[in-house]
Amino acid sequence: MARDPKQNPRGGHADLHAHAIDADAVQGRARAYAASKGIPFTQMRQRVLALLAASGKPMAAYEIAEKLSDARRVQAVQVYRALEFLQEAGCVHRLASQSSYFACDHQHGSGETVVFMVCSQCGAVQEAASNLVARGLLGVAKTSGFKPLHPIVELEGECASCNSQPAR
Amino acid sequence: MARDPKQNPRGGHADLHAHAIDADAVQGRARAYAASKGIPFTQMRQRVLALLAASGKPMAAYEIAEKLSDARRVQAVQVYRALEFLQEAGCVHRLASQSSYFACDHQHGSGETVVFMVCSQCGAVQEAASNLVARGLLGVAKTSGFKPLHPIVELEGECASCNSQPAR
DNA sequence: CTCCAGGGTGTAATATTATAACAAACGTCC
DNA sequence: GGACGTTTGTTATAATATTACACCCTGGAG
Repeated sequence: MARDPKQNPRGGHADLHAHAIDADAVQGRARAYAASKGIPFTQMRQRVLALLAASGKPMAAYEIAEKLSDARRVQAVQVYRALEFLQEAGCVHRLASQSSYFACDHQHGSGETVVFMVCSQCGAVQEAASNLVARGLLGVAKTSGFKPLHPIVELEGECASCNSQPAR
Repeated sequence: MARDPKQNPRGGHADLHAHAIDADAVQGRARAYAASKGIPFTQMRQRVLALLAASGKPMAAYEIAEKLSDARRVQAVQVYRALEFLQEAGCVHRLASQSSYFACDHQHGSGETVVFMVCSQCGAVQEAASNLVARGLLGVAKTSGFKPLHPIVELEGECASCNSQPAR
């Protein structure tokens, strides 16, 4: 498990705890989605997904564009286009609290609500599905006569690793 | 209950269902917060809060700046400063999913999590506190060894009014 | 095979959201 | 009144996101 000391652009300390996603699995899901829609899983889409999966942390769109730039400069708009596809495919989510994007481990079921736990120290994101949260949301919606479509549940806080080895 | 046909800038249809907030109550809370901190509840802060309370809907910062501009142009940065104060005071919240701001009805307790229900048709926001959601969040956090600090729970969907009189 | 239609790509421009920096005005405590 | 801390007004700039358009593939119809 490589410990890479590069700086975290979002203000936390370092790139500790970043756990890379299973790139093959997530790419497989993207490919399956593309096939099911009859649209191509193009190189740009692959590159963005691969980068996010390898990073294991949320990245800003412009940051992705920069990392993907080599001889040819990748423009942000190209990244946004790829992200749009990847979000539809369910392989990438947008963190509303930070306007950043990250690759997602698992298929989400429909009876549960996914909670994104964002560590304000190291920037890592963990996902967890909660039945209780889902029921709570349905409850308040029902009470208000509100028809729920898309929940956004993000929890800012401190992850286990940062909590146990504080201040570094 | 006035039905004002002006256009909703966020893509929904019209300004139906907007329920203005009790401006006096919320202003009282802001004033109390200011007093408790020994800082002034200045005119700019009042104006931003009054506008948001009257609107009863989320507004973008630049939209606020525009509405408050008369002879003198109000710059966005001034609005952001006021919003910062108002958020600290708990009178205004930021909708992460839309990067917009709205005045909030009630004091929030600490054992509950507040859910913002955002209607994708008319743009109105309702708040509701949920004990179940709070417990669900604590649950997933505990399981992951995550120390929760600040939850963001937004539910996009269709409000009761839009649901009952669809398509207009 | 050729042509056409639908997407995807590359590029430039622009819109939208948010913050930084700084001098001048204000208020309050002494 | 003077000193300090905050707020204000203003300009500039950073960061995030979308629009527009010409070009290029690729795959199917004819």
